[in-house]
Amino acid sequence: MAKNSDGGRGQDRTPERVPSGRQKLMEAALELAATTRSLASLGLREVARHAGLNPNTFYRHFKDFDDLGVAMLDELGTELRAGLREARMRPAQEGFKLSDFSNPAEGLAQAQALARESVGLVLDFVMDHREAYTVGIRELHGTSPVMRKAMQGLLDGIAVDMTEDLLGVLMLPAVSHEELLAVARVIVRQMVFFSMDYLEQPSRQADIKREAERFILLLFWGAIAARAPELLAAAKLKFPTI
Amino acid sequence: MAKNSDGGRGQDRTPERVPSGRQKLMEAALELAATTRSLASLGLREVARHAGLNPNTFYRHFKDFDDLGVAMLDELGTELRAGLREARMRPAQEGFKLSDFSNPAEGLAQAQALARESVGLVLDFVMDHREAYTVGIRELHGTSPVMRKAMQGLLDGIAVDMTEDLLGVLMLPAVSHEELLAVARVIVRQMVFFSMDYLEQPSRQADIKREAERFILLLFWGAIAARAPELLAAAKLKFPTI
DNA sequence: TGTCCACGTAGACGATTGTATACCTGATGC
DNA sequence: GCATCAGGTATACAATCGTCTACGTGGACA
Repeated sequence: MAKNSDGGRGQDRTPERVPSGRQKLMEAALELAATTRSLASLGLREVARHAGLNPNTFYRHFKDFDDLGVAMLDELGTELRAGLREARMRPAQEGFKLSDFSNPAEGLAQAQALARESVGLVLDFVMDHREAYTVGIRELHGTSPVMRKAMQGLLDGIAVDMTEDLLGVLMLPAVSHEELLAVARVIVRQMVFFSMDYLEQPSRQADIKREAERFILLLFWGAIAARAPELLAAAKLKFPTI
Repeated sequence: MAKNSDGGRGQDRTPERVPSGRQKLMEAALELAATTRSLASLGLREVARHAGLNPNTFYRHFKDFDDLGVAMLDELGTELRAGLREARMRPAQEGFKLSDFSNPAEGLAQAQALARESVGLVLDFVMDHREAYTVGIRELHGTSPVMRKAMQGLLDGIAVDMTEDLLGVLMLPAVSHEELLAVARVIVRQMVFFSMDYLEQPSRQADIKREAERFILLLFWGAIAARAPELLAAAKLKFPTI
């Protein structure tokens, strides 16, 4: 009775091939929200119409637009998070080794390559899921407290993943776990803006990519400089220019 | 004919004391948008009702909600920008001097004090204009291209101001104007998130303030480390812990 | 004194909205 | 073989919406 929003039963049961109503509604909502307006301000009838369904069908699957939004975010959010983790693991298996900063020049060069790889990864994902990204960020600062919390949770989760992965690959000297997490959260949030620019200014994509890399390196440089500045003197020449 | 949105004539002409319709509408829209929904999804009648005016009065002053939004942003945006500039000038007159980094320890300490002052400034402003800030950030990633551009322009303008002011106060070694501008833009954008946290988590305000200061210092550390790492070795002890 | 004009009001229009009630259908379980 | 039920439909209703046309002010200005 109070238990609503039937948690995606349709997906569990069907072989997940047929678009089956619920999916149609989510896709319609995504398309409409990306091109027209915010999720919360979408019309129930509008979405149903765009999905080719009867308005009342909406109630069969969702009780709210918050409900629908959370469902969409669960789906795409876990996809993003898993994609990022997997892709972050890939270079570690291929060519990367644990980079010990006892050889600063080499370690920092690897850090740069890793930053470049990660930035490209995120921006590619954003390009591939333009609609979902647009809507998601809209909700990040949007009206619905439910969606805001959910989006913030997703971003924080990504930051936690990134921290763990980085701890496995990089061995930063004297940078604590908490410090690294704080840096990761800052990076994730900044990537929100870089991604926006990337989508909105296709002609500047190469520049934006470089700016994002540079920002990340700057943060790590700063973190290291605060703890072990002597390591940086040797690697000065390696820092990318402007 | 095509020239619409009469640019605030009502304000110019009246002694600016009487709330005079146009102002009432803007205030009503601000309150409703802050508590209810996005600007673009507001009802024309709803706003007029909340302002105690006839629905059609809206047309006398604005043609759009974009129109109203831009008017509000002009008003509050210039207030914010001027307030920040003025407040950034204040410490320079009182106690601060041009900090030459030829004496690194002292210069970095001053940079830290300046970062603390600036962060406090922004967060105070956000607290004082909670509604406007909330609505503005909503529009930053919102549906209306007009409002998005306007908000992005405001943030970039603040970044430009900050760059100029910093160039006048700090003398960073070997950090070019463009680099400093890029850093300023990143800081401004990150402050959007810090401000959100600050408003949404009153119990963590002190922590958030410190995190923001630390982030800014980290960036400057990084920028300096990339150019003149030898300067940092001497100042290592001054960096704030965690 | 007469005439604009900016500002605000009044009433009405068709369109669209969210939601309630009722009916249909195919699969599932006993 | 029959009941149950999730998924989808049809119809209807009051409420709200944006916008149109028309009218009423008070002050500015000639």
